[in-house]
Amino acid sequence: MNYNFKETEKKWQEKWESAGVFGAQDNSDKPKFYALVEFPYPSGAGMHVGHIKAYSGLEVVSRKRRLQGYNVLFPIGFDAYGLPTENYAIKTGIHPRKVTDTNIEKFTGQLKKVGFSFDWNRVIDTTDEKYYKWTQWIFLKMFEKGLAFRDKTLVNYCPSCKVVLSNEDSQGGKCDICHSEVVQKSKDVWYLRITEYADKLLEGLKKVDYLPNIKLQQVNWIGKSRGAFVNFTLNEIPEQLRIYTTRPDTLFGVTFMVMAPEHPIIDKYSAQISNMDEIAAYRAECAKKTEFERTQLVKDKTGVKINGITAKNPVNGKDIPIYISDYVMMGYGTGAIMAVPAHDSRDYDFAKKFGIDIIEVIKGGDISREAYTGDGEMVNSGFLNGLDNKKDSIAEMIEYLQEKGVGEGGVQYKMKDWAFNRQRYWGEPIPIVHCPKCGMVAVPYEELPLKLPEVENFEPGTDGESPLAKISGYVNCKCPRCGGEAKRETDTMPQWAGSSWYFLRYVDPHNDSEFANMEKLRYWMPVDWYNGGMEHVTRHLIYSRFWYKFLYDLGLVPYEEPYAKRTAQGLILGPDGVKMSKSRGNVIDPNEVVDAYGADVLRTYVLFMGDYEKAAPWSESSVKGCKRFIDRIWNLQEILKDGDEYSPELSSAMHKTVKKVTEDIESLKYNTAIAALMTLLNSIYDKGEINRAELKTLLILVNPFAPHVTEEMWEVCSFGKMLAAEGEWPGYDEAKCVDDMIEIVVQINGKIRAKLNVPADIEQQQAIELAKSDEKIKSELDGKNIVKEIYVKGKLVNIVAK
RNA sequence: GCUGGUGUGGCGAAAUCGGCAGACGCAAGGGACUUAAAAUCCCUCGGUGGCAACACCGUACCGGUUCAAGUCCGGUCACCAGCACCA
Repeated sequence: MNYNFKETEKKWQEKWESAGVFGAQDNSDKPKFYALVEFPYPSGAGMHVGHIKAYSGLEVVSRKRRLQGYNVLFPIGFDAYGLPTENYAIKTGIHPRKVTDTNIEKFTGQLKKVGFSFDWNRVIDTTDEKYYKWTQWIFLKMFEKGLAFRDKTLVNYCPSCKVVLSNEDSQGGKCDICHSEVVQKSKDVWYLRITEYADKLLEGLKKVDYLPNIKLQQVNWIGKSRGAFVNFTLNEIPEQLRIYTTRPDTLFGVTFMVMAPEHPIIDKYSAQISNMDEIAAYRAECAKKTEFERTQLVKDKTGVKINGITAKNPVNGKDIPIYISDYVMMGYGTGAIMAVPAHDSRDYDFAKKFGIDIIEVIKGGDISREAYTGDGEMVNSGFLNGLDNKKDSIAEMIEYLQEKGVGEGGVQYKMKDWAFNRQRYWGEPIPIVHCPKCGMVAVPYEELPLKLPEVENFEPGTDGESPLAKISGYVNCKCPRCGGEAKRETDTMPQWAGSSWYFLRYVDPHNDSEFANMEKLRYWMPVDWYNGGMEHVTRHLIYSRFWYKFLYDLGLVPYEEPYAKRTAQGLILGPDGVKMSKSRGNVIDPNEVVDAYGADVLRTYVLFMGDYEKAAPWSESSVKGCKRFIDRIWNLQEILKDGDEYSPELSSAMHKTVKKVTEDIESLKYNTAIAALMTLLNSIYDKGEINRAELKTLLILVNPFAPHVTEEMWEVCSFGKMLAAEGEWPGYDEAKCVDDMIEIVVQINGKIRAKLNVPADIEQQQAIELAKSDEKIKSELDGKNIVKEIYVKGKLVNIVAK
């Protein structure tokens, strides 16, 4: 009997949709389950098999939970603002709105073809004015609270895209989008003060269930360090040089200081410095380097000594020289450091090159060869001598600094404030008006959404200005406060904006008066399980937690953390074992797989191919193995017999499989869940028949993976009208998971010498007796002394003999 | 460089607590069915030796703990990911 997957899959996709079985209910007595997957960017290329894998995980969990009686919210949407669409529009002249609509339609069709059980009534599009109205609204709340601000700084600028990039978007000194060299440029930019939430973001991690490496990456990203601020008196000028250090214990070992080349003290006291020419030349050299180059030259340190200004070490009164060098960054700490060459490898390199003293203050290393960064006993350190550097001397030193009024304990973060604007068209307009009299004024809430104007030409201005700046009808406006002539902000928000709160909108997607109703938020939040890519566990995950925590502080969302649990799937590599890419030509189109084998096969394969969290290469022939699995399920009809209880021969296999599948689905072990189903299927075919009770259970267990074929069989075999609506996830009996007879291994000195079939409930004494009476064992033990006998219940007997 | 992770057949991989290494699938080889092919079904499938029963070896490498190690401990190497002059 041939299984016509094309017809069947289409039939059930339509039936599910018209029956509305996957819609989440806002009012329900059932327990709720909110499963979230990262919504896709609807690119012109269409869906990638990676998307299928990313969604299939929680798809299976969602379908299972529904059959277990949960009220499940499993939504999908589109993160549709962004550069690829805009660049495409520039190239083709087709409006980004149109491009986006076409792509969303394409994605929707593809997602439906795979049979995902999304709630299609809650679809979100971040470029929809009904959605971005609330993105702007939240931005204005941040502006109101001083968390959105404008500042002039050096920014990463991509000359090709003509756009300012965040550090995250320009990693490695290359533009994330076009991969050209990023240069430094001074510009007024918008920031979100995410650093204010650094501690809360760190603290919150203690309360959530994220994979350990995800937590760790967030901790590293935030980069909190504890240390001390110390003010060094400058001998020649009425100013102090403030530094930050994590190693106040080494203060006696300071032999020089280093300032970032841009440090303001240099300009303020340039008259005092005798070698300003040399310094200016060095600064010019540094300015030419991109931030990337500056952070690349690890070995060879460069710098210039400042002639005319020296510092005094507050703990021992010694005079110490000051240098400028680009290994010190203006953007971290205070832009100046105390250098302890004996115990810091960078300072060590610098001291070696410039012939500066190296004084050991912690015992344990050989400072004639390299810096010693380990711990040990303090030496050459006055009142700290003899102390353990880590245990006591840090606290001791901070206390001393505070007593003398020359410093105090403090913390620093690596995370910087979030550069929150782009000079591009296809993004949410920033709802701010610049008024010559009133300064920056928020667009009134009732005027939201501030709509993106229609334009003809999406090219950014050559000077890095937004395309919006060219539209006088948009730019020129009245100040909302004084009514005078004013100009609109023309930058738009970065792509990260819309995705920072979308999970809240799913809860109440059609609300026109608030971003989401509190009652509904109370019911649905937090997200019970969020799955997505490893590449988003720092930026997106931190940004969205920040927005959520901000809303929490305003009393607009109910709980402290948005995501109770977060997991990440591994990449699908090309058949050649490397990352799929268009240029490599190793991209697998999910559509083609669905057309050739069916959606059930695709879904099963992406979960069966290996450990869900690890990368694995695509294998066409393994896909065929999954096709066989689906066909073998379908063909069970041919050996179907009556029976409303599990048959004795299959009973324990049934119970075992239910247990295994039930547990594995909850712990990302989809591959072993499917393997268990295959094993059961093999047992059934070995027996040569299956009864109705067994088939019913099997169909429900397979349904989350392969919903179409199981629905069709449910109907054909007259179990009912629709499995998704009527099926009840089977239970299992722990006691029935064991067989009556089991095989145990008999070892002598740890080597297997025999296998025995014994009753499952055999006791230790009996098992050992039985083992010793085995012919083979008897002869092996002949002439030896038994030293020890070990019995592991249900597993083995080990006899130690000499 | 730092941090984290991973190393198991020809391939993707399994293996709660230390307790039969290689489940499940793919590929390969042999056979059945067929005019033939596809599909399907049956058998073999880590290595070495042996006609065989069987024996020995085997989870990156070296060493240790243990009756027993893929699993625990110490060291080495390789690969992957993230961070990267963060003071």
